[in-house]
Amino acid sequence: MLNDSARLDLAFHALADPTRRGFVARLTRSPATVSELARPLRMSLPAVMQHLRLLEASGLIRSEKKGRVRTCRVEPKALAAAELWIGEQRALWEGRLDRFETYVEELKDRESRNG
Amino acid sequence: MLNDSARLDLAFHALADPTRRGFVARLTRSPATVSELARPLRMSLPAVMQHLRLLEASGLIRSEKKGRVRTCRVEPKALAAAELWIGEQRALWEGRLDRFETYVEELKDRESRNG
DNA sequence: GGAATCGTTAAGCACATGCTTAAGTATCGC
DNA sequence: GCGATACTTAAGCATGTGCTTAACGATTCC
Repeated sequence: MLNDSARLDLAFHALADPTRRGFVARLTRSPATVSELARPLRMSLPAVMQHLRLLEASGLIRSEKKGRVRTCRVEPKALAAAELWIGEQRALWEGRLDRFETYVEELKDRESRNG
Repeated sequence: MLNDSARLDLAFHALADPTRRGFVARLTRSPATVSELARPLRMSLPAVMQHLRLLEASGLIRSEKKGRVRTCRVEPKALAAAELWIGEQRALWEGRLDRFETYVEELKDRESRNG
């Protein structure tokens, strides 16, 4: 089992590449197939596959295959975890723990409405 | 000159390592010297230096040398940029651009008070 | 059934990462 | 000045990343 730190490693690493951030950005708008994601890029399909595998391993996206088509969609929880870590640092930097707590509640609230 | 995407690459990559996140977390509390950062770790000083160099290149921290001591501190702007990107994705996922705009204003506001 | 479509696996290659040890340099305290 | 302190540089090494091409597998369409 993966601990929180290892999950953050994977999430941040996944986000550290413009192609992968592009996929996440594309998938936030709506789900898409592997070919749809690959089409605008000048990159071989296997390369796209590797990025998607990494994104899926990080928990940022999930995918499902029906027939010969694989459809991908975002999984907002991993994104929220990364945002939460950064938010925590800023809260501490700002020296306002109270504000951090309301921030966490806000995030949880959004998640429960959308996740 | 570095564009936004390249900056995000550097910032997320810097955050994708637990040692470096540890440094950022430590430095959010207060500035620290290289040795202070290295002390709790079982890692050679050159290894620590490399992490710090990367953190500084990413803009997440800055450092200054006085005499033989180098003191490091966080630079919250790069952190805010990373958080902003994630926040944007969530806003789009939630389908509420209006909410995103208030979120941006909120971030800018915090920055101007703290940066 | 055979061709086109969509995805997947495997192999390989150039380069980056994350450490190490060994050997510097620059300051500080006496 | 001289030893201790606080980095810093350089070299090297195992492993990981991000691509490629070539070949394979599984559906779908006619």
